[in-house]
Amino acid sequence: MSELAKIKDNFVAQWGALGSQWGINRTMAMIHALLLVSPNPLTTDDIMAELSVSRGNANTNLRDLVSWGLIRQVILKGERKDHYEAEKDTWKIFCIVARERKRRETEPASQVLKDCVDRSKHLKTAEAKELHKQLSSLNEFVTLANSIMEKVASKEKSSLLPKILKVLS
Amino acid sequence: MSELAKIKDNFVAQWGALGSQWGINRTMAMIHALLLVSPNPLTTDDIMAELSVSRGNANTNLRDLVSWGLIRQVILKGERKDHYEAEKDTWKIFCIVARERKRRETEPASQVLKDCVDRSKHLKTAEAKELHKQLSSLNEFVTLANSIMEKVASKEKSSLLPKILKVLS
DNA sequence: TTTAAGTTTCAGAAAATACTGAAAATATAG
DNA sequence: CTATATTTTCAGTATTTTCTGAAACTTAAA
Repeated sequence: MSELAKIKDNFVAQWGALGSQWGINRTMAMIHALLLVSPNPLTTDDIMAELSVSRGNANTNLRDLVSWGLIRQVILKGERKDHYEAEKDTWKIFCIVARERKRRETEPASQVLKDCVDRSKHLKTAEAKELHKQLSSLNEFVTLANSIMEKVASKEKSSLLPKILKVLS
Repeated sequence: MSELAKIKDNFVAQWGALGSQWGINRTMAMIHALLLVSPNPLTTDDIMAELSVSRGNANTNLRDLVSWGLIRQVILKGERKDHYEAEKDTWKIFCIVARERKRRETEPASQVLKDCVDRSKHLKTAEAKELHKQLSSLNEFVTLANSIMEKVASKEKSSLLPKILKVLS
């Protein structure tokens, strides 16, 4: 096995392990890594062979990755099988992940907080007011963070991060 | 059960469910939520009773929350049992979570990328150069994002977010 | 059509993760 | 020191998540 192939394999394996920490499953992370470092689009069978996973597993995770927007199907002329390639633009990858996290993590959290804030709004006891204040503060923050992420992730390109770094100094 | 108690219970249950999405376990999320809305510190037994979980489970998750810095032990005079209270300052909570995520998610990712970048540095083939470029770009981005988070989370208070929002508009 | 290639689904198996309960360890009071 | 209260640990169990493999389904060539 060439040095290059070794490095790729290592990357794919390690990225898969990281996926777990992140809360996305190992296979999905590995497929994403594999396509990220593949110079050409791969078929389901390529992926099954490369990662030693079943067809069902490969298929499910490919569809999930497509639905995230992290990879896309490509049609190669004269080929029956579907091929897949990864989005390779770092900034776009970031935007996709940021949006997905917002959708799956912070928006539901904000919704829960908002519900509780509304339900405690009319209560008069000191303890209830305390609760209301606490949850309002959390929600206000989450909402603000959400809107920042949304704006950041809607930019076409990140000329932005260096500017933010400047505001911070 | 009072309306207030219902709201709290609902918050605790929903926050626990959200925890799963987030990759932190249900019990840990529920204990954190419970302490966040509790006006006074609680003992392990209080928590076991309130959430119907075992002593082992409560103990383990309390220790984890303490190690994150999201809750702390407090000593009440004349009491033998340990009591726990949550950090209630929203900005501090955010800083803790941001640091922990950086430590557990982005730093390991950056390390993996850096390794692969280094190992592919000396290779000469076109494909190897492509790999090197791709992974370098990812790592550069992750590193920048990391340093932004570090700076944001090291501020004493968030007078910051509104400023960032301004840069974005 | 019919036939074969390719894709999707899903029930059951395997693996990973979280939880319980009780024993061991530690701390405090008397 | 002894007795008792409290905390911690951990082996075994339960639950959740992920994966496999084969059958059902879809598509397109012949």
